[in-house]
Amino acid sequence: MSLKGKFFAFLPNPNTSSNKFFKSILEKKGATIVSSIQNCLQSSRKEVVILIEDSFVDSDMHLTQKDIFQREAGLNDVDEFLGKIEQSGIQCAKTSCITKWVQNDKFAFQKDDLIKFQPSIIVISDNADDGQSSTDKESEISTDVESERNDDSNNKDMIQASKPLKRLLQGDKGRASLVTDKTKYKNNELIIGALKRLTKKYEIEGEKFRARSYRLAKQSMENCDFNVRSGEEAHTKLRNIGPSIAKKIQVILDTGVLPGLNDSVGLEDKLKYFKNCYGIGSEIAKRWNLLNFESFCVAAKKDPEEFVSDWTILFGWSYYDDWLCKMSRNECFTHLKKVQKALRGIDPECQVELQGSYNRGYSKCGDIDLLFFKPFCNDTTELAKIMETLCIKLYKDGYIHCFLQLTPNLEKLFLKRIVERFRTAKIVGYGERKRWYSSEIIKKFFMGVKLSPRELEELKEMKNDEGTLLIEEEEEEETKLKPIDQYMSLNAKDGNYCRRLDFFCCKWDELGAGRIHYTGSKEYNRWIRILAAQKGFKLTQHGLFRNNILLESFNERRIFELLNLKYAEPEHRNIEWEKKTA
DNA sequence: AGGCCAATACTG
DNA sequence: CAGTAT
DNA sequence: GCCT
Repeated sequence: MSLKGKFFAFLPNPNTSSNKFFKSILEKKGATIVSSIQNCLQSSRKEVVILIEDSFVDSDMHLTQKDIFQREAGLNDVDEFLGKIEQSGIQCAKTSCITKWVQNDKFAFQKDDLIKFQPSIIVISDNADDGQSSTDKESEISTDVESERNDDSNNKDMIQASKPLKRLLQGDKGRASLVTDKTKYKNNELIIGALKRLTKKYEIEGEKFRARSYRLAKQSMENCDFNVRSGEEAHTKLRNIGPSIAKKIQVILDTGVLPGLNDSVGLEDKLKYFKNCYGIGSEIAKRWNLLNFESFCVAAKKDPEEFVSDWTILFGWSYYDDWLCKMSRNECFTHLKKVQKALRGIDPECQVELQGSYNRGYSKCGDIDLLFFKPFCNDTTELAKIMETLCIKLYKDGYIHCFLQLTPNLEKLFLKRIVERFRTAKIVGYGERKRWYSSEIIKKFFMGVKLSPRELEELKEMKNDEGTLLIEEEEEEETKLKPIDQYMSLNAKDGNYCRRLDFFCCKWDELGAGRIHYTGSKEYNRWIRILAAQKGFKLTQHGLFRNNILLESFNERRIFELLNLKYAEPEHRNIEWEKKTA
C-alpha cells in the first residue's frame, strides 16, 4: 500500500502520543501530514483526509462531545468549522481506520467509515428504541460531565471527601494553606503522627476497614484549622473521629504517648518480618506469629505444607534482603535496555515500556515494571507467547535467576532450581507435587534478575542523572534476614543484587488505561478510581466505563478529561510526595 | 447490624 | 473461596 | 473503627 500524494490531518489534537505514532505510520507509507487544519481548508484540496479521534465519533458516525472537541482543536466555533469542511467535500474518518488500512494493506473507505455531518433525525423511524437510547446515552454523558464541571467551579463537591487530595490538583493556593495550617498547631502534629502509625499498623495486620478509619481520622486532623485541645473537642467538631479515637487523642494530649501502640510495636515488627517476604501476606504472617514462629526456618520445619503449596515463598526467602533493596534509576534503565535488545530479536514490532515508580520519577526503584504492547495487536495471547519466548531466552542468557510463576515450557527449564531450593530448606514433602506450572499460557511474568558483572561495571561508570528533577523518598530502616535464616539466602554479597522484574502486557486498544494502571501509584489508583466511582464511572486497567459501556481506553489524556481532571504527569501521581512538596 | 472497600488476575 | 499479588 |  502506498499513500504517496495523499494528505492527512489529525483532529482534534494532532500531538497526542497516539497520533504521533499514527503519523509515523502514514509517513512511512509515503503520505503527507498536514499540520495546520486551516491550510488544508484554504487550499480546499480534495485529496485531504481528516482523521478524527474515535472517542469523538458516536455509533451513528456523528461527531459528539463538540465542546471538548472545540477546546482541544483550539477552534473558536466548531459548527462553523464543520460547515466549511462539509462544503469543501473533505472526507473525515475515524483515526482507527488507519488500523484497518494497515491490516488489509489497502487504503479504501467502506460504507460506514465516513463521518456524517447532517444531523440524522431520520434514525428514529428505523428502529425507534435503538436509535433513541443510544442518542440518549450520548447526551446523558455530555450533560453529566457538564454539570460536574459546574459543581466543581462552585466548590460544592470539593468539601465532601478527600479534601487534601483534591487540593493537590487545584494548584498552589490550596497547597499553601495546607502547609501553613499544618505547621501552626503543635498538638495536631503529634496526633496526626500517632494516627499515621496506627493506620500503618492495621494495614500490616490486614485490618482493612479499621485502617481506613484511622486514615480518615488522620485526614480530618490534617484539614483541621484549629488546635485540638481535647479528645472530646475532636470528636464533636471533626468528622470520622468517634469515641475510640477521641479517647486515644485524650491520652496522647495527657501523656504525650499513644496508648496501645508502644506495647504492640513488637507484634508489628514480627508480622513485618514475615510479610516482607514475597508470597507472605497478612494472613500467613498472623498465623505464623500465633504459632510463635519467629523465623522462616522454624516455619519450614513446622509448616512445610505452606512452602509446597506456594513454592514462590522459597524464593522470597532466598532473595529476602535483595528484594528489599532499591536500585538507581540508571540501573532500572539498564534493565529496560537489556530486555528491549532481546525483544528485538524475537518480535521487532513489539514494544516495551517502563512503568511504576521509575515512570513517576523516583530516584530509587524497588522493582522494574515493564509493559508490553504491539501496534494494532489486541491479542494478549500473542503477547503472552512473545513474553514467554523472551523469558526463555533471558533465562538461558543467565539474566533471569528465578521465576515466580511458570508455564510448562518454563517449568522444564526451572524445575531443577525449585528442587534445589527445597533440598536446601530441608523440606521433603515436595515430591508429591506433580506439576509446578500454573497454566499453559500466562500473561504476567514475575521474576528475579541480575545484571552480568560486565553490565554492572558499565553501570558504575555511567553519569549520575542528578540533573533531572528527581523525587526522593524517605528511607525506611530495612528489616534484615535473621542469621538463623541465612542458610537459604542467595542475597548478593558482591553488590550485584537480584532485582524484581515484572512483565505485563496490554491490548493496543487499552494502552492508555493500562499505562495509568501500571504507572500507579497504588494510592493514586485508589484515589482516582474512587473519584471516578463518585462521578458514576468505573475505571480499571481495561478502560473507563459508564454503565459498563466503554467510554475510552486508548487515550490516556481523554480518560482524565472525561473525569473532568487536568492531566496529571506521572511525576504528579505520587500522593505522599505531592503532599510533602506542597 | 451492616456497610465501608480500587479493581483485577492468578493459584491452589 | 481465601490469599497474595499487581 | 466510624457512619447510618
